[in-house]
Parts: sequence; C-alpha cells; structure tokens
Amino acid sequence: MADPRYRQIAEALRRQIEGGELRHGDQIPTELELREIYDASRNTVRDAVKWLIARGLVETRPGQGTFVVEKIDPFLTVVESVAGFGAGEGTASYASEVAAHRRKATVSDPRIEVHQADTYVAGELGLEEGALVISRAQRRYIDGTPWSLQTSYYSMRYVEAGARRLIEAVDMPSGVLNYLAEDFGIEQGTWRDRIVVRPPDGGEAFFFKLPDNGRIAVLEIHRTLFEKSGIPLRLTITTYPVDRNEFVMTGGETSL
Amino acid sequence: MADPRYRQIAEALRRQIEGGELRHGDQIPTELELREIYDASRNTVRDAVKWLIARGLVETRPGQGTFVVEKIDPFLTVVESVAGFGAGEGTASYASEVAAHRRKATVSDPRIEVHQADTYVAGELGLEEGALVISRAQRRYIDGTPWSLQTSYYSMRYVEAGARRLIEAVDMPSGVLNYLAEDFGIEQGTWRDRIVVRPPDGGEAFFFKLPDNGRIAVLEIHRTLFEKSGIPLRLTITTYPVDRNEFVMTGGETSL
DNA sequence: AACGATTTGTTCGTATGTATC
DNA sequence: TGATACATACGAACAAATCGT
Repeated sequence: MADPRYRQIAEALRRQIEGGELRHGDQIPTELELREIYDASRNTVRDAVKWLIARGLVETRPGQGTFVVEKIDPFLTVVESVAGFGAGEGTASYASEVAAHRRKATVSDPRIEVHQADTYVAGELGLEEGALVISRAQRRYIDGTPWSLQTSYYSMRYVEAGARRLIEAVDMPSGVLNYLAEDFGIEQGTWRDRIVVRPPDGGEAFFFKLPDNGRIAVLEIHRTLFEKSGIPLRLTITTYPVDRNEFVMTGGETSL
Repeated sequence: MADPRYRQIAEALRRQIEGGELRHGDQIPTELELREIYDASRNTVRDAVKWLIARGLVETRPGQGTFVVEKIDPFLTVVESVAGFGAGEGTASYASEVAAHRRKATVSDPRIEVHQADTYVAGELGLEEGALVISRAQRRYIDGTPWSLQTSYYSMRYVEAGARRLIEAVDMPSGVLNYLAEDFGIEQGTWRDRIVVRPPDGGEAFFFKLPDNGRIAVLEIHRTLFEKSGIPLRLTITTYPVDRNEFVMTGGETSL
C-alpha cells in the first residue's frame, strides 16, 4: 500500500514477465488496455512502463506497442588461455572464442594512426607523455553483428627498428606478436589486465547499436603486454557491450 | 530543433555538467527555476531531469533539490598476482588491494551453509547436481563502506577428509588455501575466471546502498580454482558494484 | 499511393502528497 | 510550523510512427 500506483503496476507486470506469463518478445497490453486493467490514468501506466524500461525488462516501439525484451544468447569470450602456452594473439584466440559456439567471426582491416600518447597510454607503455605511438584499431563482428572494438598501441621504436608492417593497414592473421617475435626476436612475457565498466560514448553506442535508454554500459579490458625483459610491448583496449558477453579467463599454474 | 524540448533542456544541463560549470555535488536549479529559465512546464523540465537521472549524471533528494552526482574515486582491485606466485588467497590479497590506497579493509566473519549444489555450482565443481557443498559467504568493507560480497563453494569431501575448520564460522586470516595445503596437502593449480555484468538483486542493492534508478549493475568474478591434479577445488564468486572498482589482473609468463 | 486506425511520444495544466530544513 | 522542493496522479491535446485496407 505504501508503494505508489505506478510501482504496483510495474511490479505486477514484472511478476508476469519473470513468472513466464509474458515471454521474451511478447507484446504487453497497450497503454489503453493497461489503463482499463489497473484503472489508472494513461500517465500513470506510462510511468509504470518507464520503470520497466529503466530496468531493461521491456522496450517500446512507437506505433507498434511495448514488448518484453529478447534475451540475448551470451557469447563466451575466452580472454586468456593457460599461462605457459602464450597469451593468445589477435585473430588466433578470437577464432577460438567463436569456435565454441560455431559462429562466424570477421575482423575489419585495422585503421592505423600515428599520434601522441595521452597520459594513460604513455603511462602504460612506459613512455613520455606526447611520445609517438602507433594505434591499430579494428572492429570485430560475429555473425555480422558488431561484437567488440579493439585498439592496440605500440611504441614507435618497433617501427624504427624495422617493423614496418606495423604501420600497414592490413590484418595480420598470424598475429602481430608472431611477426615481432619471428622477424625481430621480440618475445612476450607477462601481461596485466585492467577491467573497467563505463557508459559508452556516442561512437560506441552507434557501433554496437545500443538502445538509448540510459541503462547501457560497455566493458573494457586493457591488456598491457610486456616483453620478456619487462619493457611494455603494447597496450590493447578491447571494448564489449555488456549485454552480449561473458568472459572466461584461465591462467595460473598448470599441472600439464 | 528536431529534438523534443525535454531533450534540449537535458542536453543543455549535460553540457554545463560536463563542461565544468556545474561541478560534482553542486545543486542544479530547482524545477521552478528551470521552468522559468527554459520557459517550459514543470512536467517538461522534470522529464529533462529524469533523462539525466537515467544516465547517472544527477540525483534528486526530496525536499532538498537536484544535485550533480559525486564522482567516486575508483578503487584499484588487484585480482591476481603474477602466475607462479600462487593465486592470491582471501584476506591476503584483499589486504594488498587496499594497501595501495592506504584504506582500511574489514571482513565479516563468514556465514557458513551446507546445501545442495545447483546446476551451475555443481557444474563448476564437477559434482552431481544436488551434491552437498559448503558455502562461506563474507561481506567486505573498505573504510566502513560496503565493497564486495564473496561466496566460496567447496565440495563436502574436504570436510569428510577431516578439514573441519571449513565449516567453522570464523575468518581464516591466513587463508583457507593455506589450511588445506599445510594440513591436508591439497595444493592449488590452475584457475579459471568468468566475468559477468548483471543487474543486482534486492539484497545486493541494499548492501551496496545502490540507488534504485535502474542504471546500476554489479560485476561478478567467478573463480574456479583447481587442485594440481586438475580436480576443482572451489568456486569463488565475488560481487562488486561497478561504480566503485577497477580491476587489475596480472599473470602470464614472467621473466623473474 | 492515400487514408484511417492504433499505439507510443511530447507537452501542457492542475492538484495533492511527502520529505527536508 | 511554515516554506521549499521533489513525487505522484489525473486529465487533455496533439504529434509521430506503424500497419492494414
């Protein structure tokens, strides 16, 4: 009784959704019908629907109606395999992510930029702020739907040492790390991950086709990879929409 | 011009907030003042404020006003240290998380329960669904504010093998893993992490004092730790409110 | 292609309740 | 206790999107 009317109506609908009476994709009663069912004004039932929207339970489609949101099949992302078998690189581990669910992964050719490192990138790569870095940004899709954005930052010193393919806008299926290891003897060592959940910016919201309902977020995994010597090799920032992914990381000592 | 009035007002306020004219904690104009400033009805300016609330930019306090939300100092959580130095256990790694920022960490005594494993727990621990498991649940605080909820699940076989302290409701500062290793020779091996972002349930919202504005989420890290032999040792689920944490994980091969 | 019916979106007005100082 | 500020609720009108005829 203490609860306001719009909350009572919203909770009643929520019970129907979570109880299975209204299933994913179903249309819920129209505002006019809800007005009669609960004997409330249209504005009040609209407040109830807004409360459900804010919690991601329903979505409205102008001219059509209000629908229970589709549950998205979570996709399992393997971020790391067992230590000692090497940090999975680029396309290789990405393909293995997809294999588990037999979906088709595609990767855009990288967009290459050379620019000055901001405070964060410089700090992670152990460079002076403003030092030149190469960024390689790729869009990754699964079954044609946008799945993640990935940008890797490298110090210019690898290019100066001859690794010119770093600044070529071509995907390296065998991996940048293999290229650096085989041709230049640069071996990877430890890595460090940082996980951040934050609201998306406009470009991300557009790329991931995120609804503009305020309850959305993206998850970022920042991986700083070091050379065997301990020098930072690269920083990779991968951005995922939070509603489409589960992440699995494996590591630690292994008995194999 | 195409945008509705409430959006225009909301965007104007958003620019003032992000541009620094309105700072964190500041009160924004009252609804009556906004009504005069933008020459709109009270309901319209309220719609604008609701839009800002949904995006986490402001919060309302009945009887007081509407305020720009305080930016929370992100706390750096070290989830894993370098492989080969062992998966950081309970209190030990938790204390090290806190040390970096000189904050005071406290942990509640665990709430112990013996119950039947559901599908997920049974699957992770390699048990039959319905098999008996021990759960040890703790609340963790930093400087007195709730910081995370942690529940660990163990198979009953460790208790049957004599590890009776597993079912005692006392915090083990030296760690459960040390106890199992030193007294019973059970050594830890690989681990696997799963990361999930989801809406909080009622208990979590209460514990973390999360505002009921629909845009909140919690981040769960599920760590399945294996014995050296490959048998699952325990499943630990740690739940964090997403607005208070950043996570750092380190691992991989090390050159030390 | 045009139209009408349906449904949600926006905006206003108004009244009353509740929380805080 | 009164003043201020946000919360809830109702009614009304028109706009915009969608769909079927």
